[in-house]
Amino acid sequence: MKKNCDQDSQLSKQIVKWYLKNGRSNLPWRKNVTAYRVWISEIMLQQTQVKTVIPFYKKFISRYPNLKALSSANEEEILALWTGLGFYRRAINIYKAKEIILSDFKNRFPKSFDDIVRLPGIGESTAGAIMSIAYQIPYPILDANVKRVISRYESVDNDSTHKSNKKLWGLSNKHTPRKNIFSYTQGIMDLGATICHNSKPNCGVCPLQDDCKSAFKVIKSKKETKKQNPTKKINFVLARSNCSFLLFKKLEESFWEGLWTPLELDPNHPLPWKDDIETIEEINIKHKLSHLNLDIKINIYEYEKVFKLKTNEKYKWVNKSNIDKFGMPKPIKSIIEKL
DNA sequence: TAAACGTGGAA
DNA sequence: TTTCCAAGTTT
Repeated sequence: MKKNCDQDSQLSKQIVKWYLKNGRSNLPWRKNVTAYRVWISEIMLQQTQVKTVIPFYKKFISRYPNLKALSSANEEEILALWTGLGFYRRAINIYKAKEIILSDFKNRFPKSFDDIVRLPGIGESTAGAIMSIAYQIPYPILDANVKRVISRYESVDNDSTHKSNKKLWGLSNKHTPRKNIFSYTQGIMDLGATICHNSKPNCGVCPLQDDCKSAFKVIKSKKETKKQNPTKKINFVLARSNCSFLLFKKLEESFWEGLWTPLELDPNHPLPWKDDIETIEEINIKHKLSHLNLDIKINIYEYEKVFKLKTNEKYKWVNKSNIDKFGMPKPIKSIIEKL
């Protein structure tokens, strides 16, 4: 994916110039740039807005400032830092990748695109971003910002089809400059995020306005089929004793896999532990995932003392003061914090 | 290859 | 309120 034209494109030059003056240079991952820090930020930023990522990034880097610090982490610790950020497979893939970096690369972040793109959780675009930003070796990227900026600039479809993505990869490659790759890569994303918005782009202040083929006319994406997500009813039972809560690690599920939640149990099914119930409280919440609408009911049972279970499932009594040490879905953590 | 994968910001 | 969708990758 290296460019082969003789000169950097006009678009790239305009973006570099704009970035140096108007870029968001105070983002935490743009300081002390290392491959490790770029990697963590790029993973967190996948399908996630900058504003959401910042506190998670700071917390993660503060706990694991470099590869050496991360190398001794276990999966649970990484998941715990991911709680609330979503797409938890990303955290598991960070764990897997650091194990590979330790075993295959002597705990040094790999330098070549081919090695980087083979790491779990890193695809074409993230690998390109790491090469361009951390090592300043030109590679194209294709995130939502680049797609939007380039599709408008060139007036081509941006409808998430295979055909359109392929076309956009080609154009991204064409516009990726040989000079100033750091500023270009950051700049095109900043431009997409701060000026070339999805709705109501601020074309009047855009550095590309003279050449942009879609200036002042927003290309609508054509997604006709907007089928609704199915709703799934979930019944949880949550045993509690003072400040300890009985949680189970979810396995082989279509959502929240690897996270700690109360036990999922059919409404008419008896409790799999002693049912000399002290008190009951029922909590109902609705929660949207990317592909499901969850209708959650949690029945809470209060016990004098914690007890052991006869079960093959992985469970723990987690004290409220320790919930930060476990990977948990946002709504479950919120409920326990309020109890 | 289309669907799976979380959460919250913004209009 | 609802709907869209964001620094994508994996299977």
